[in-house]
Amino acid sequence: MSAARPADRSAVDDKPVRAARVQDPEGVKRDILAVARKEFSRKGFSGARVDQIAAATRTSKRMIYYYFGDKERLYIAVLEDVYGGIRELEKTLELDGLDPIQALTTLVAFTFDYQNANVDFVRLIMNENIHDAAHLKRSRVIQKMNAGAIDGLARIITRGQKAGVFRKPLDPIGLHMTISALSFFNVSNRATFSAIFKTDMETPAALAVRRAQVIDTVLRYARP
Amino acid sequence: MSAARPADRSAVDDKPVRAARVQDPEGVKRDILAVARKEFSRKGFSGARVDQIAAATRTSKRMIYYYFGDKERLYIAVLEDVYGGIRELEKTLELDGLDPIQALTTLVAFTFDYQNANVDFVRLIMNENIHDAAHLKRSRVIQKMNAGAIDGLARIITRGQKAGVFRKPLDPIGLHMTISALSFFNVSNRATFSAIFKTDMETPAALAVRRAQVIDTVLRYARP
DNA sequence: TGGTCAATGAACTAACCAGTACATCGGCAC
DNA sequence: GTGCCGATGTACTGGTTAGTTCATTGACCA
Repeated sequence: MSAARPADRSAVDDKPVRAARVQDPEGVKRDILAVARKEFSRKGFSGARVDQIAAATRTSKRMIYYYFGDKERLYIAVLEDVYGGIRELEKTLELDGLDPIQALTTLVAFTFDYQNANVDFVRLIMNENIHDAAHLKRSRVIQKMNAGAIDGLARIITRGQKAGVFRKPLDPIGLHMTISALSFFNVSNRATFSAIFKTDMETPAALAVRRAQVIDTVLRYARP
Repeated sequence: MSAARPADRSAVDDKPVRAARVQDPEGVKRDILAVARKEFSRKGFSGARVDQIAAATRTSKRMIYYYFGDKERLYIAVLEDVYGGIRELEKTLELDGLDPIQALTTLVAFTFDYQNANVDFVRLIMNENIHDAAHLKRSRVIQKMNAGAIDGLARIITRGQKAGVFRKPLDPIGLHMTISALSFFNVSNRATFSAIFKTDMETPAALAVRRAQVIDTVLRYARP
């Protein structure tokens, strides 16, 4: 164990090998962020324990404070990281190339699937809402990312109205809210809902059914 | 100040005056419950502080432990108290007397209004979901109350289908989920949503618009 | 080859917070 | 009026937890 010397990397090739991560600050940060995301999304801000995050990391508590300052700033970093994910993906959908009905269907399906596949994301937002979005309000980054989502939807609506397949007054924000609500709730309230109604909402079958219902609901609302 | 003696109540009428609350255990319990509800719904289970609840009470921390045992049992008591409210009210709607469309409209409107008027209720459920419904699962009371809600909706659906105003396969649980999701989200995600989209979702005008949208969404989904 | 600085480890601390010990008070039954 | 018991106040404690102190390591550059 004690034989492996760290600095033997640039013995032969001393150019692009790029520090063979004997030390790897970026990696450490990403590691902390990933672990913190889990802990915060499972327990909420107050419920999460810095010591537990540290323990699940390949580094130490000392490093968390070194890179992120304090618990709250770590939490905000997690939040920004997570919000970045969905909007980034959303851009790859190329909705402007599809006909309006197809575009809307794709967007709803994507939102539903994404939220479902990213429970952490959903839970962090729930937690944020319990704290009146106190942290999110402070992050310009996040607000910018999300506001863009409305523009895409608005373009779909306009095209659909011109083609006569969508009703005439159709508020993009309202529609976005409906799409979000139906996708979000399916994940956010899964625990209480299935505890009460004894239905397993996580099986592929149940998800497929619900997904179809959600798409149908949105399309019926958008049509003339 | 020190002149007011407590026991001067039954001087004249010693029958039904009902202990002039020199000591009032039930009142104290209700007081604690009300304060705890606020604290838990604002901060979540872990974020809430027993000391703060005690301070906002007209009694002391000692009494909280005397009546409720510990923080968790106090939390469960709050949860049961709050869940009781909505189902109790729902019963007063007399939906079976209305024609199916009217009945469904009324139910959706009621749900939307109730959730909107009871932010505490919504937040407690969010918190419960963050903890995987750990507490709710333990409460038979709550599960019973809610399961009943589906029956009412199922009756409306059946009547509507017979009258030909609702589509033929129409899953009550799915429809209930849609109604809940749209009503719930409007309150639960208000903070993050309005932070991002800069819309105030709490003005009477905004609420009225959204309320109409939600009713419309549900009805369009239910119709053939 | 020694100086410098980012990166890191281990142990510590001060505050906080759920829960308790102990003593007391006051209404009610007899 | 005395004894009992539910109800209550005050002050404390033991464990937990965010954040810190101090010392060290190793890479890189001059």
